[in-house]
Amino acid sequence: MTHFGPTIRDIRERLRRDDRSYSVRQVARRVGIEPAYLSKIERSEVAPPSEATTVRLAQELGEDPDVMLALAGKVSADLQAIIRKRPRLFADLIRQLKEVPDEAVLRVVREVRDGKW
Amino acid sequence: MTHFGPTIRDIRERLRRDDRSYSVRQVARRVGIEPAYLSKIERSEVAPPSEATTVRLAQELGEDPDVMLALAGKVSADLQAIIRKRPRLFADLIRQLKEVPDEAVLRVVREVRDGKW
DNA sequence: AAAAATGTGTCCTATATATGACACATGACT
DNA sequence: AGTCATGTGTCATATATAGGACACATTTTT
Repeated sequence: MTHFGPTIRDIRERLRRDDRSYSVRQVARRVGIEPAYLSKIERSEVAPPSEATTVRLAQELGEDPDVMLALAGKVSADLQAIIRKRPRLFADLIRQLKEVPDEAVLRVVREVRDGKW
Repeated sequence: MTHFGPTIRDIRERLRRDDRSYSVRQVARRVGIEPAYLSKIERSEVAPPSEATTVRLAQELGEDPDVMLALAGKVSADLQAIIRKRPRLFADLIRQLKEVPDEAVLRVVREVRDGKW
């Protein structure tokens, strides 16, 4: 969608300015994939990787996994599982919140967290 | 997951008692798939169909698409798109609501719908 | 009894997903 | 100058996804 690869490359190169170990090869090794594959991901020569790989990559780069998954065009499997347990409830809720501004949704989140139910 | 196929079969056979046109063949034709394929779906010989096919099948059988998609182990692409636009916000919200009882979530839905924000 | 409809077995295919392996040219460091 | 590390091109593969086509035996309807 919104160029997953180039974003990864930007983040990695930014980290690299302070830490030599953020080369394609070393990051790939720590994440557990082939350097050539990471290179292709960063240049969007291939589609974004699987959820598991995306999450490990996010962690390695100090980014939010849910945000990176979103960039990759995915939604975390654990969120999907929560929705699937009560599909009508969550489908309604999410569609209703589609146009609701962040602050209002945040108020809802806080209300729920503070046990107002 | 929770036997998508057999559920479809149950629903179709129930409808069939009142209406002869709910045979595998005729439903398949109306849904736009091959009868042999629907037969295999119902007996779980193959995985549940794509989102588009699942939704058409749900409509044909008068069931809620989101519920059928959930049974098929999927979450509607439009819901995923909403989540992906504000991943942190929705990820937090959904995880917070994981253990919250239906009634409490429904109250939230209503509050939002009634424009309390 | 003949015709029509039904469910399903078997075989086949096309595209997408998710990587690995290896080699090679270039650049950085010792 | 030589070693080492780097990024990437090329080729290959394994599994999953999403079905279609056709034939055949069995019911069901006329």
